[in-house]
Amino acid sequence: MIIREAKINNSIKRLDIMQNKLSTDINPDILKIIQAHFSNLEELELQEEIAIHGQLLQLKHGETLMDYGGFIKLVPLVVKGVIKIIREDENGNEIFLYFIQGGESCTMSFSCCIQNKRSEIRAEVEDDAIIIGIPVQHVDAWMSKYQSWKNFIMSSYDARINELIYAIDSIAFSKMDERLINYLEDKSHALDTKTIHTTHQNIAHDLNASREAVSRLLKKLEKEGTVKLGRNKIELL
DNA sequence: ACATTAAGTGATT
DNA sequence: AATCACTTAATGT
Repeated sequence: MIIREAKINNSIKRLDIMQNKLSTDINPDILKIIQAHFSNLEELELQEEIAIHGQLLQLKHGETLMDYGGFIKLVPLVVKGVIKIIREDENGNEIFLYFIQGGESCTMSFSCCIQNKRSEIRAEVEDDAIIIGIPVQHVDAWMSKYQSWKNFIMSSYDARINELIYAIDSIAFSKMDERLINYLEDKSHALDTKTIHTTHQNIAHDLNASREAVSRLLKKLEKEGTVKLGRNKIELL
């Protein structure tokens, strides 16, 4: 598989500054990927359009895909890997919102690009990822042209809104324990492993909580037998 | 062996 | 649940 490497400035790749590809050829790699990972996108014509206009991008852990205030020129379809979506306040307090993984797309980017608004969130690569970037003008145009594209976007909204509602009430009712469990399960599922390699400090940062609180809750979970703890390591049982 | 970083604990607010 | 102060444990040099 041929993967086009985009230029990297200080290891940051931003969708709002990437250039569109000037080509009318169908990229056979993209076509295969779409058929294998995005089977919901049924119309062959749509698949071919994605293969013509999409750009295959490889992203490494820690890169920033999208940042606050940025305009978006490409909407990412995540083929492989995991993208972490984060919200941040004026003081730099970050709060983890959700992960995007293979077969999914970034819902926030739809609303941003369709209404040409600036990003309200930050997207970071959590696990090395491969994405197909769709230039925004097509995202909009395909909505009325292809039923399955519209459905894809709508169900993406639906899934995300449900997640956000859950996130809101666990934050509003300060259910730290639930948030932690949810975070661990989410991460385990996204990275497809039972063993999570991270520190209590990092988790605390994502959940906007104190390290001690996370440590204590994890300790409690260990006593209950739901996890096994190690240095830089949490095993889900 | 020593320094650094991660994690555990109790007390206080 | 946050913060502080401190201890203990693991890991790197």
